[in-house]
Amino acid sequence: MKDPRSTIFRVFNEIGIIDQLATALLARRLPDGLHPSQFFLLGNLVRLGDGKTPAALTKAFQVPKASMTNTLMQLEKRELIKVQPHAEDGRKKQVFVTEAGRVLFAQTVSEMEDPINQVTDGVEGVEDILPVLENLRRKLDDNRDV
Amino acid sequence: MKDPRSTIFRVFNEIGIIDQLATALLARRLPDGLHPSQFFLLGNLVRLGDGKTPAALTKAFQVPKASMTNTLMQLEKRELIKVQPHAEDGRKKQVFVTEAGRVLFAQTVSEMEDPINQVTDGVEGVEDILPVLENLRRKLDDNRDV
DNA sequence: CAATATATGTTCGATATCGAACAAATGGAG
DNA sequence: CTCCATTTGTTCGATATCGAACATATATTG
Repeated sequence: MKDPRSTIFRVFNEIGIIDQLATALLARRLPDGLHPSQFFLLGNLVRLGDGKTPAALTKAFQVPKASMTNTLMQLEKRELIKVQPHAEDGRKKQVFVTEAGRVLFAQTVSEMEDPINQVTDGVEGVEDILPVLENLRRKLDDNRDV
Repeated sequence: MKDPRSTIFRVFNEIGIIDQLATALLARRLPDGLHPSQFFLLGNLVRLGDGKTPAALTKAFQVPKASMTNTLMQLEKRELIKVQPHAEDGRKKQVFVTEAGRVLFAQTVSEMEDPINQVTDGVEGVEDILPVLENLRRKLDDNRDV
């Protein structure tokens, strides 16, 4: 037990590994060809509401505009979302989830619950770390330009 | 403001965002052209010891063999590591960190400490979440095939 | 020892991601 | 209104990542 790195470095390291393993666990259960980034985006629109512009989504996910363009195109190709011109601002577009998109998302989440719970069952203190993670995320979020 | 998702889903969500923001924070300070995955690999070799085989590294990082081949080639092109045939097993190779690699890693870590601490300063409970994260990581690690 | 199975690493083709340049529309200053 | 900056989204070229096929070396089996 002699890890000379500071606590925050080690926390970031663990978080990186967990993210990779959890994403891999998720990816194995996604419908054929659906990439995790596409699933995350769909989930954001379903859970937090659609009608957002691509620019707003790039800010929410902190990805380059070009990446968002591609992810949106893939989801639209599958007819899980619909991208329309904005009614008032000719530069903007608006993203809406189709009925098929909502069904697919709900179904996938439901199929994922058991495996996730199985793998994470018995880990103590998961509830306690959530608020700390939220604070950490907010702090990083507020300092994106540092 | 209710989030109907289970705690573990929300934890994974926060972890995903934190990982993305922290990696972006890191990437901005890396030497020109050095990719985060290359830096992480270099750090693993420096901190935990070199001489490992590419196969062992694919297991440690849980990435496909093809990805590891590419990352190793990029690091070797910069002469930060040296990849040699294994002395006893003709199928294997061994990865060693060069002096330049050690210097670059130490230097980069040192330059990164201040910005990281600045951004994460004032977040309470970071020490407390580390053991929970370690447990969660271990649990996921032990169930990669689920 | 020969035949087969396994382990290791590379190559290949496809896709995701990214930064930079670009086009189109809006907003603001004069 | 005109000119210019800003915002928004796409296109383009380069790179990372990945699964699958492959070549090579070792291990195992009969």
